[in-house]
Parts: sequence; structure tokens; C-alpha cells
Amino acid sequence: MKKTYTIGDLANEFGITTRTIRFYEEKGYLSPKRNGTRRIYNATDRTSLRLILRGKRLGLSLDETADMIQMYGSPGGNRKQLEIFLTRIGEKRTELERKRKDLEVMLNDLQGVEEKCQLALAQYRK
Amino acid sequence: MKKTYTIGDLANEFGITTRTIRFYEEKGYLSPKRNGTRRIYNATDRTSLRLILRGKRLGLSLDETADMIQMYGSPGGNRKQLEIFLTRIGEKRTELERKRKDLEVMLNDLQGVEEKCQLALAQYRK
DNA sequence: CATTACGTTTACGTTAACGTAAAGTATATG
DNA sequence: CATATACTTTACGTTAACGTAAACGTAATG
Repeated sequence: MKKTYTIGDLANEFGITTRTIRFYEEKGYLSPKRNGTRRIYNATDRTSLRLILRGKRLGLSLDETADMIQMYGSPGGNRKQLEIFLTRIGEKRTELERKRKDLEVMLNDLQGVEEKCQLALAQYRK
Repeated sequence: MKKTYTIGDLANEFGITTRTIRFYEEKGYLSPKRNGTRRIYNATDRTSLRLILRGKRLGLSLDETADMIQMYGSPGGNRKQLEIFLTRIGEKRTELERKRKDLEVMLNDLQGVEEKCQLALAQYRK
């Protein structure tokens, strides 16, 4: 009794179109099971989709997000491979931390403008 | 003796091409002075460019970033306009804060993978 | 059981954000 | 002062990420 989803379910849940979901599959970022011709998505598919959309909100390309999703798999391989993998993780992290700093600066700036605006508005209330 | 920049200066500083900078101007996001036919950028132009690139890193479109840059200007207008403005600021802030949460989740996940990887590597050192 | 809702494939269209190339002009330098 | 370097405009090309439409099959429902 594992929970499954139709393409419409997921489109509704995430506020996207079915075309978008099919596009992701077409490009190899999703591979749902089929019931005859109908697509059947499980929890894993749904998680992948969520990750894709999260990446998108942060300005990652589909390829970049797919890379990250793949990283989330079990870290296997020999020593060398693990070391290479760790390097990749570190790079991603650096990139994401830069984004975080960018975000903090922007939020700060925005707060500054907001305060100015509040001050200007306060004049009207005196 | 105000500092100015050529298009090449800015391209070098920010690691982009001159084509990109001209494109931003073509679309109305930059409007440098001219010395004859040559473009001359000042500190304000440079700041705008920096903001554009920052927005880009965070997945904002040029239009969205231009909107934000415009917000940074002096918050003028009457009471009604100020209130509308405040609403817009609030919306942007909500959006940016969502991005921040997305980032935190991703960084967390990444750290999880990293730790697993470290553990696997530790096996080799025993 | 008709019709409405949801699903399918195929295929061409669209938009943002530049890349690339050509063809010419101005400026810096050995 | 020749030539290399940086700048200019104009214009067509490219890619990612879908949108839109046609033409059709299947499932749910009043």
C-alpha cells in the first residue's frame, strides 16, 4: 500500500503544469513507473521533483540540480573516488554559501529601504 | 577626479564579457555616459552591475533585479504610494526568505552527505 | 452510457540571456 | 608610425526551459 501519485496530483501539489513534469522526464530527470500508458509516481519521484523545484528557485540549472540529487545517493566507490567526491561536495558548498551571503546582503538592503519607508510614513501620522 | 571605468574594466572585474554588459544596456538596465562613442561607467553604474549579477546568482531575472534596484532609490510619493511600496517590499522579502530556507535545507543535506562520505573514508585509514 | 475529466504522444513555438562573427574606428605602444 | 589592442555597431545564432496545440485514448460520473 505504498502511496503513489498521478501526474496531475504532482502538478497540483507543486503548482506547476503537467507539461513541465513530462519535460523533466523527457530530459531524464525523472523516470516514473507506468500503469499501461499512464505515469505512476512514487515517493522517490516526488522527492526528486521537489529537489528539482528547490534548485530552480535558487537559480540552479536542471543539470546542476540533477548532479546534487545524484550526490544524495549512497557515497560508494574506492578511496580515490570518495576523495574526488568530497572535493565536489566542497565546491557545491562554497557555491551555496556564496548564495547565502548574497541573500543576506539583499535582505539587509531591503530592510534598510523598509525602515526608510516606515519613517517617511510616520510623518503622515503626526 | 571621480573614478570611472571602461567596459573592459568592468568585464574583467566581474568575470563577464563585454557583450553581456552591452546587452544589459541594450535592455535598459544600465545607461553609462559616453566619451565620444566610448562608454564611461561610474560608481553607480558599477553598483548596478554588481546588483544585477548578484540577483542573477540567486535566480532572479533581469526584470526582477531591476525592480529591486529601483526600490533602493529614495522612497518617495504620498501615503498611499508608500503603503503600496511597503507591500511590495514585504512580498520580495517573503520570496527571499523562502530562498534562504531552501538554501539552509540544501546545505544541511549536503553536510549530511559529506559526513557519510567522511565516515566511509575513515574505514580506509584503520 | 454519454460526456466530462484526465491522460497520452508528437511537434512546432517562444522567451530570456546572452554567444559569435563581421566590419569598422579609435587609442596605446614598441 | 606601424601595428596591436580595445572599443564600436549590426545582425544572426544558440540554449534552456518550458508553452501551446492537435489528435487521440481511457476512466470516472451524473
